[in-house]
Amino acid sequence: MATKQYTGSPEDADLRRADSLARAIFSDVANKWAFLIIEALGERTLRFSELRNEVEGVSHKMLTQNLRMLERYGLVEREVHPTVPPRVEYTLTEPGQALRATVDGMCGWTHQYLGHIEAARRRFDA
Amino acid sequence: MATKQYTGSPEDADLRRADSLARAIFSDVANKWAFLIIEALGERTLRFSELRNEVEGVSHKMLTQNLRMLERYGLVEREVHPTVPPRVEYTLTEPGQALRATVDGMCGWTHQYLGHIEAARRRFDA
DNA sequence: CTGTATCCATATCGATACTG
DNA sequence: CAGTATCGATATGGATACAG
Repeated sequence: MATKQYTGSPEDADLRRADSLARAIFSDVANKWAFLIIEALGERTLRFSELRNEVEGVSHKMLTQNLRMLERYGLVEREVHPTVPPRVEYTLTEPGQALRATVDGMCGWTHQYLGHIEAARRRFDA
Repeated sequence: MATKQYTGSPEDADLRRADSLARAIFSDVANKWAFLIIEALGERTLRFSELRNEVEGVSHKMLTQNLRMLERYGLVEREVHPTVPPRVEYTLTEPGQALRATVDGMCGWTHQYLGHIEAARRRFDA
């Protein structure tokens, strides 16, 4: 994410574009709902309603909003079964699976350092 | 982050507490500013003003807010040099460094899949 | 069931002013 | 220089209603 000084040179234009896109992706994807959705989809394909149950506390709106965003970036694939009632399934794509690996890392980190963190928090709050 | 059904049994109380703390940490830390700050501090210790320059686009307020949060969880250490003008340095702790590894992973992921993502986004927007 | 749109309360954020 | 406090503008998110 090194986003520092550019010269005015024309060949920097591409770098600047790539950087700004990278930053946009980073800003959109680095939020808790997206992460929790990716984590849930890591196990298996899920329907909309299943996701609502799996991702504890997510609202209808946040779920659709984040699913659209993830779909837009090609991180999840949306498959509509034209039945009635409709059935829509969400699956992680390969880039999505790759991202999931890093989210998994963060989940592991959270549990590994839970003790440290809880202690630090108590110390700080005192 | 598996946060599913609990029985009413008393021994589940600890699990529930741990889970809710883990979720709180996750919710607080999984935001772009925290990530970008951690990323910047990964290289070396930085002062407040240096961080403002390194973390492009962060406001005074967001920077202090996130630094406090990271300090509270024991992810960064704040060292005040009682000089005048004051000099405050921020350093990643060991848990912070560990988290940085996963954030690095996400940065790497972003750049690796930039092409895929940009293509997907264009397809979606059309 | 899935998805969009709307309303409305609250949270977020940037700008600014001010203190040690 | 570092940090807090305040104030508006804006975004976020939940609840609800409705459509395919």
